[in-house]
Formats: sequence, C-alpha cells, structure tokens
Amino acid sequence: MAPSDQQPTIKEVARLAGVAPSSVSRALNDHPDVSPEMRARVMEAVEELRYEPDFLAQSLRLGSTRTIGFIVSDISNPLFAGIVKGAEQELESHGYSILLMNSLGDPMLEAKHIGVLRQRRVDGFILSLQSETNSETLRALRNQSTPVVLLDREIRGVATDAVLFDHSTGVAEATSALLKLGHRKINFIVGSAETRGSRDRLKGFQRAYAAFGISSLDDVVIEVGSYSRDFGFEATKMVLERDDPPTAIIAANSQIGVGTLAALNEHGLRHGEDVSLVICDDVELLRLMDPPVSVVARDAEKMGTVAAELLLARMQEPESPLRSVVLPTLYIHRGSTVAPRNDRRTATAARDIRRP
Amino acid sequence: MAPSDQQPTIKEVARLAGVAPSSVSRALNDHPDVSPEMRARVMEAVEELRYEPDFLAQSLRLGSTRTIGFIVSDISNPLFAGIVKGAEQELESHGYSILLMNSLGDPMLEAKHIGVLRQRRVDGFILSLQSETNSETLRALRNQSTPVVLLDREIRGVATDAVLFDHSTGVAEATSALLKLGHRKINFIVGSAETRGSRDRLKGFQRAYAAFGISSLDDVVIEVGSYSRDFGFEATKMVLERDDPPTAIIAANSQIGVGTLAALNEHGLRHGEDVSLVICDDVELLRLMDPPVSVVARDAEKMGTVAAELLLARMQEPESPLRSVVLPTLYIHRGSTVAPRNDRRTATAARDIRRP
DNA sequence: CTGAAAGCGCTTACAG
DNA sequence: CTGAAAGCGCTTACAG
Repeated sequence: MAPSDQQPTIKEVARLAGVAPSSVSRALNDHPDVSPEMRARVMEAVEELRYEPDFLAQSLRLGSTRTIGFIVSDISNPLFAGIVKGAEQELESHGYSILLMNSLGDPMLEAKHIGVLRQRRVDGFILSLQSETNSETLRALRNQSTPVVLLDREIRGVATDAVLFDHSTGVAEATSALLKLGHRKINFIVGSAETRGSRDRLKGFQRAYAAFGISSLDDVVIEVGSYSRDFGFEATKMVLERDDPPTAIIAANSQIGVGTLAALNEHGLRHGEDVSLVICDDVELLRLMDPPVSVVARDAEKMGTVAAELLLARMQEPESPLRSVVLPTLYIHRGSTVAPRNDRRTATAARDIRRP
Repeated sequence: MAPSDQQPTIKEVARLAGVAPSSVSRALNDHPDVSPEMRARVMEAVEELRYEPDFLAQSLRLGSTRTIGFIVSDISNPLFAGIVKGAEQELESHGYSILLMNSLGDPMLEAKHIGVLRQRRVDGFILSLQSETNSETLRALRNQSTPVVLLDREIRGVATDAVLFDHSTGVAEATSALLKLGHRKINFIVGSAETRGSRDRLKGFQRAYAAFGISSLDDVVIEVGSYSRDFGFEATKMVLERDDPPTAIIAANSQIGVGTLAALNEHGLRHGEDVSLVICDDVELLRLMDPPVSVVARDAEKMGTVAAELLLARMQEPESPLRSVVLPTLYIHRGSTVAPRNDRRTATAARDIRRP
C-alpha cells in the first residue's frame, strides 16, 4: 500500500463512522459516557483509516507537549551521553520525548537555547549548565516558570530540583590513598572554578589532607582551567616542567585525564611508575591500560534516570517540596596508584632503561 | 521581575497596540504590506509584553514543526554521540531541533519510535537503524512520506537519501598492512551480518586478500555477532583458545575492540606483541595505550553534518534526485601492527619474561 | 494598508 | 449518551 499523502483527521474518522468528531475524541480518550456501540463504530473507522491523533493539535489544546528540553554542553562527552540515555529511557516510558541541544560550553548559546525550548513549549527542562553564575542564563531561567532539574549544579536564587554527585567522597578516598603511599606533591587538575563539581572535588581533596594531619596545602598544586582534553594536556605539561614536579596527579574528569596521559606520554613518563595517576570518571579503556588507571567512578546513566524521575514527579505535583538527590562516587584503586619513586631519573634516562 | 504565569498571546499584543491580531502577525512575519507606523506600534507592544509567538500554534497552522526525529541504537556509543552532535549543530543553525530516541538495538522499539515521531509530526528523520531487513521497521518507514536520511544503511524498496562510510577502503588498507607483515591467520570480528557496514568491511578484507594474490580465505576466521563489547570479548576468547589461534585481529568497531583488548588481557597476551591488532574507530585512549593501537578512523561528526545538510536540502526540494554521500575511512598504522612472532611462547611464559 | 473571518486538528464544557 | 459550539494561538486568503 502506498503511503497516503495526508494523515486522516478526526473529522474523516467521524464521517466514516457516521458520528460527531467529539464522539470520536471521547471514544479514543476513554471518556466514561460512551456507549459500547459508539466505541465499536469509532474503533472500526479508526482501524480502517489507521487514524492517529495529531500530537500537535492535542498539545495546543491540552497545553502540554509531553516534551522535555535537555541542554548539555556537548553530547559527544560520554558523561552527558550516558546521562541523556538514562533520562531518555525513563521519560520515553512515560510518553515524554527529549529535545536535545548542545550549548558547546557557551553560556550565551545556553541562554538562547533555553529561550528556544521555552518557545517550543516544553513541559520541563533538564539542564547541565556551564556556569552557575552566568547572568544571561540566570535571566533566561528566571524568565519562565516551567519545572527545571539541574544536573550537578546549585544556583542561588533559582529554586529547582537537582541531581548531584558526591564528588568529594571519591576524591577524598583517592587523595587519602596517595597520601598513605607517601605522596606529598599531589597535583590536582580541575576544570572551571565556577561549578559545584569543582568545588566539591576540592573539598574532598582538602578533607583528605586535613584527616591526614596536614593542614597546610603549600605543597599542593591546584590547576584550574576547563574540563577539556587540551587543558589537561597543557596543565600537565606545565607542572611536569617545574623544578619540583608532582609525584601524583588527580585529573578531575576523563577529558582532562586523557590530556594528562598524552602529556605524560610526550614527556616519556609512565603513569603508575614515574607519576601516580587518578582520573575522575571510569572508562573501560582506562582499566585496560598498562598499568590500569585508578579512577573515581560515578554512574552517569543513573543521574539521567533520577533527573527524569524528579522532573516527572514535579510535573505531577508542582507544589511539592524541592528535592536534591545526591549520587555516590567511588574510588577504584588500580595499578596507576603506587608509592612515589625517590630515585627519580630524568625522563630520557627512565625511558632508555625501560625499553632497551 | 517575577516570571509571569502565562506567556502573552498575539491577542494581548494586538489589544495593547490597538490593532488586529492579523496585523501583529504580519508585522512580525515581515509581510510586505505593513506600514512603518503599524510595525512600530506592534514592535513596541511586543517588547513591552516580551511576546514570543507560540511555536506550537505556528506549527499547527503552518504544517511544519521544524523538528527532526533522530533515532540511534544507543546515544552512549561515542560514534552516535558524535553524529548527533554534528547534525544538531547544522540543524540548529537552520532553526530545527532534534527529538532524540534510543532504540537500544531493538527493531520493535525502532519501529515504535518511528511511529511516535511521526505522530509528533516531525518534518524529517535521521535514522541509524539496527537492521536493513526488519519488516516492522520497513513497514513503519513505508507507512509515511516524511523525508528520511539513512545513516550507513541501504534499504531496498525505501527511497531515501543516505550518508555512508567507505569502510572497505580503510579495512583493505589495514588488511594489506597485516598481510605484508607476514600475517596469514587474521581474525576479523564483525557485528551484525545484516548491515551495510559489515558487508562493506568484509568486502575490503577480501579485496586485500585478492590483491595480495590469495584467493582462498580458508585460513581466515570471520566471527559475526553484534557490535558490542561483550561479543568482542567472547569471540576473541573463543578464537584465542583454538589450536591454531590468529596472529592478528581486526575488530569492526570500538566496542568490539574494547572487548578484544579485555580478552587479550585476560589471556595474558599483549597486543602488538603476541597478537597484532587493528580496531575500527579512533579513540584517543587507543593512541595512548602501550603500544598504541592501529585504527581505521572515520569522522562521526561529519556524518551528522552531512546528514543534516541532505535532509535540509530534501525538505526544500522534495522532488530533487536522491543522493548518497560516501565519507572516507582511513587506516592509521601504529605499534599494535607488527610482524607475527614465530617463536610464540605460552601466555604465562611470555608474561613472566616481560615482567620479571 | 488593515481588519474580520476561517481554519490548522484537536478537546471539553454545554445543551438536549 | 451524543452533537454542536467554542476555543487552544496562530496565519492567510478575502474584503474593503
């Protein structure tokens, strides 16, 4: 059968069934006051014409699009891809679809996208924002009353539900492990300073030092830049070239971590041998490296699922109290975390010895 | 300013400006017959009320939602994430948004999602389908007349634009490289046999053998399963346990490749030493492994951009001739591709020697 | 150049 | 229980 050029409308169903359009609507929407005969006649016509209600028209009439606007900085970041996947599955099972937009880390674009999605009358937002302080974004958020779930962000003055990671616990465990092994020069490379994730990771870092009885962080090097491979690469290169380079590095996410590995590689240094390494975010390839890389793991998909659940609950009960759900992180100890080598040779010498 | 509970409508703008709603619409849509005074009065009211036309109402009236339905099997697969990113950027710059759905590799779900998206009146589809032969999916596709761009699939009887990868060239180069190094037992692990990608890769594999003067593929082991980490793992384990295991493995995508690496690891074998390895799809971590892993690279984002361009062109010119754009793949030679070792020791012995 | 009317495809009070 | 009417918020022929 050739595809019909036009989808049939409720009027055509009504004509075929010999009833009023309103009756077709009631029959399809399980209205209580519909006689069995009416229902049967309608259903027959619906089947014959393969009628499907126009979602657009329903949305306009009902004031709900069953659509969620989802903004991430970059869907090709595996973390966001995982979150979107989790959210999509949960939302889809409730009849909601996702309009996905990338902000590319640009707060202006972020604010613009919020506007576009609002104009498209989404029923809710799930937002992974770049910054917690950008005024354009905040204005765009305040400028609308649709429910919002924020991912790993806390924004003063904007009352929303949120899903957060407990970064500090995982990072504290990682830092403790390094301190116990004897590391004192630990370099921590984090992205943007303006986000909860960075603050929380640093908190864990400092907590571990305090618990270890070290109150001064003078020997600690903290690099703050962006959550990107290139920043990780440049920051690592820079600290390695110092007079007194770190014996251990913690990279605050997998992009930074890849940059760190690339920089170590370029310097002829091996992780877990010349420099101990912990990367925040688990990726199977990190476990397959030689030696396997220690990580602080978290469940991206779970964050997506929980965000969807919070949003669905909020849309059902707009006035219920706001909720923040905190998801755990876990330090996984692997071969890249070892005691510092005291007899450090130059990079070149080390390489020559290792690969004769 | 508190967010208004209701978005202003065109009527309210008209009332404030003291004109008819139709005039507001004309002024906003740059209709030629609008006096400068009218335009000015309307714009003033629009500014004051911060009016934004309801996209939903416009869509219903104009018969176009400026929305594209995008189905992938799994957005957390980096390949699809890259494709979606490329497409989203191109579409967004033309005022189109993406409704994203995951099929989870289930053809039934795929067909269902096509229906959902059709009901939502998307203006076009970009589809990364699981199978080229599933009858449910084919019926869902034939059952509608919205433009479709297929990704790396060719479906008989469904006339669509398409973006394809030239897998065969990259795989042929990889295979040639292995043959020239002396490999004769090459294992090729591909996913589903029902897709163009698999067929095309096998074609390249066979072409390289033929060019090398080997017409019989008796010594070649081809494993066909799914494009998943677990299949890669199991298939690799199986072939390694044969009496006459392969000296080289080509994994048809990065999921399979990760599984292969894990299996080699479990057997105490090293890639680029005990077994040569080529993985289809480049990932930076593969370059950072020791030794770096040879790959067949392709540009996922580019596929997304081109798909969006084809779809936009098709929506503008529904009757123009169908197009298929073929994107290149490139073999990148790295340390995991070496001559076969003739003095193969047992896995345990090899490991003992390597790590004294 | 402007306004009143019709209509996109639905749903839901309102009569009967 | 069913149908005719109104209306969601727009746009666009149609008059004037």
